[in-house]
Order: sequence, then C-alpha cells, then structure tokens
Amino acid sequence: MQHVLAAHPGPPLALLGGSLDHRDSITREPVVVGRTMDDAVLQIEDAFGLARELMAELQATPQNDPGYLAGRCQRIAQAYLAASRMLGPHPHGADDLSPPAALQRHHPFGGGDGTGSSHGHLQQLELLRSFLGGGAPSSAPFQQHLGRLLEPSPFNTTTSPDMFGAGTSGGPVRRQASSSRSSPPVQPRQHRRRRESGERMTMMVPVQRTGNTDLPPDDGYTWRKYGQKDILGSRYPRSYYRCTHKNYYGCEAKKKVQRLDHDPFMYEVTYCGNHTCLTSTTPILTLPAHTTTAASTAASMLTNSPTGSAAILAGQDLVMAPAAEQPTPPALSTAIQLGISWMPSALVGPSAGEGSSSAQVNVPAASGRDTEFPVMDLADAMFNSGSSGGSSMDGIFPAHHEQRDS
DNA sequence: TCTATTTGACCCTC
DNA sequence: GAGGGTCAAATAGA
Repeated sequence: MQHVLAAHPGPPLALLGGSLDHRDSITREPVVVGRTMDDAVLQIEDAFGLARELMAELQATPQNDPGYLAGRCQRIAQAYLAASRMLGPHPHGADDLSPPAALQRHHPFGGGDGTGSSHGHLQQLELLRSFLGGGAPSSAPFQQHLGRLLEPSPFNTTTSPDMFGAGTSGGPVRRQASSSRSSPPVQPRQHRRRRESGERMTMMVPVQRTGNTDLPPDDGYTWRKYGQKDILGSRYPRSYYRCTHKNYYGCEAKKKVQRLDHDPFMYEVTYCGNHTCLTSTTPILTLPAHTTTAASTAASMLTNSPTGSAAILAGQDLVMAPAAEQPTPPALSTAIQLGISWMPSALVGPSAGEGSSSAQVNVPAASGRDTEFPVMDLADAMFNSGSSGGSSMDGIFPAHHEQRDS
C-alpha cells in the first residue's frame, strides 16, 4: 500500500521546527533556571505566531519592500532568541562553540543588541532555511532580499557540489598489489553493528540532466563514500555513503545509492540513520541518538530543493511506502513535535509519529540551489561543508576532531 | 599534509 | 554458503 502525499496547505510550519535544535529540546529542560519550561514554550509560540503572521501577510499581499521584510524577520528572530535565552546556557557548551567572528559580523540576524549567542544565530539560520525552503511563492522577494543581505558572508558559498559527496578528491585508483591484504590484521576487527534499527527511507531521485549525469542531485547534505558493491541481479553497483560529519558529531546518517536497472535515469536512494549534524551546535559524545530523522532528511531534501516548496510539491508524485522494520521512536519533546510539523503531512503523520518511517518518495531533481538559497548555504557552510582541503569543520571545532575517529 | 575515493577483504545476517 | 554491508590500505588531488 502506498500513501500519496498531499502538498502542505498551511503556513510555514517549518518556522518553528526548523529553528530548534532537537537535542536542546531534550536536554535543556533541567537547566532552565528561574523560569519554567512553559514560559519558554510560550515564548517560542509567540515567535511562531509572529512568523505565521508574516507568512500569512506575504501570502495575502506579496511584499516588495526589503527593509520592511527584514524588520519583520528580525522581530521574529529576536522572539526566538528570547526563547533561546530563557532556556539558559547551552548544556553542551555550545556557547563556547561560536561560529567564526566573520559570521557574526555579517549575519543579518546578529541578535540586534549584539549579545545573541551563537546558538541563537544558528537557530535563526535553521528558521530561515525552513522558511525559504517551504515558503509560499509570494516569499520570493523575501528570499531575494535575504540573498542580498547574505552576499557578503564568507559562508555564502557553494557547498556539496554533488550529492554523492564525490568532491574533488579521489579518482580512478589502480591499486598495486596490496601486501597488507595478504596477511590478516594483527588485531581482530571490532565487532560490527549490522542491521541498525534506525529509520529508513527510500527515495527515487532522477539523474541530473545537466553536467555530470552520473550524479544524483544535491540533497543538502554532504556525504562520504565508503563502499561500493556489485549487487546480484543489478546492472549497476550500489554505492554506500555516510555523513561527512560522522567524526564531528557522530552523525550516523547513511545512504545507499543505486541506479535502477529498468530506468538508468533514476536513482534509488535509501537513507538510513539519523542526521545529528545539521541542527547540531554541539559535537559528539553527549548527544542523544535521535535527532534529525531519516524522514526529516528526506523532508530536508524537499525543502532544500528549489522545487521542494509545498506549493510545488502539489504537482509531484510523492509516494510513501509503509515501514517494514521500524521501532517506535522515542517520545518527542513539544518542540520536536512542533518541529516536524512542517514536513509533508504523510511524512509527519502516523507513519512518522508511530515509527513507520520507512518511506519511498519521488522527488524532483534539485538544481540551482546554491544561488537561490544563500541562507541555506550559510547554514550548510557551517555544518555541511564537507569539501576537502581541511576547510570544513576542522576550522570550527578543531578540538573535537579526534574524539570520534574510530 | 589532509581528505576523499577506490576497492578487495572481512564480517554479519539469512 | 551467498549476498549485502563495512572496513581500511592505497592512492589521488587540493
């Protein structure tokens, strides 16, 4: 049985969800001092209300005044920031993990009074990312304005040039005889975990029509290829990727990519595991296992795509298959429950909420994202800059590099 | 020097 | 034992 996804009809529910660090919602509660969590939630709701108000306004009357829109956005951002402050200092020390000063200088949502924490910045980035990705067509001037605002940012750069994470390194390798393979390793390998119980989602992704047609479109994440296998009965090999930021955040997200036999212009992309990198302001080791789900990964792909807005999704063939082997995810905090509400309804509905998270979605190929979504690139540059050359997270969290490389 | 890719071998599940 | 998934040495490129 397959479920047909309908386009999300409502306002940008992404605003709230995209702005919150899921882990914070889980781990912060004990650190709220002097205020109740309810107060913080009310503040969040207030911010959300402002955002919704703006969105409704944009949908009713397209706005072309960048200054006005920027002001409204700053109000929203400040409301979220206030909520962030009510939640107290980041329990994982994210405040110590400030983004580079350049970002703070250039970012238009610098907190107004200049006291905003880096975490607040990042939340707003997520907010805007969701806003832009899931916004209504009338938000186009808003996007353009933000694009201009962000142009000076050194982080407004193109990231993840291809979906496979097949960056500029590597290439055909003609191996010499590997002497190391002839003898068994000195120590037995660690016991490998297989058949992980994480969420799984299969998507059908068309081949890029321009450029290197061997590559599926960018899905907003950066991936590192760690294996390739010839699959029995398949004409094309299957490639295995893991999140580039596995070493930084312990991000366990993986995906398998395989070109379809019967349709070489289509890839089957299976996402496994949860992304803990995108929303993270806190490196590894202290993280709860469940943050960004495979479903939200796919949803991110939808919203990241210029063609992924709710309005445009209405014309897409979205199907979701029932889950096969999904455990019930842990109870989500209020923020998370709200946060996932921006996803296409069928992804957030009983399937996602009740653990039936294995899904199959046909998505349009992304193109031109890098130039049309500068805010998302800004966030990507922060969290997903997986390109080679040591310019990725090393520069941001150098102290954590070696913690996880096992 | 560092990072990503390649690819044969190893390991796990069925 | 077969097949799929992962590891890790070798290698290329920035």
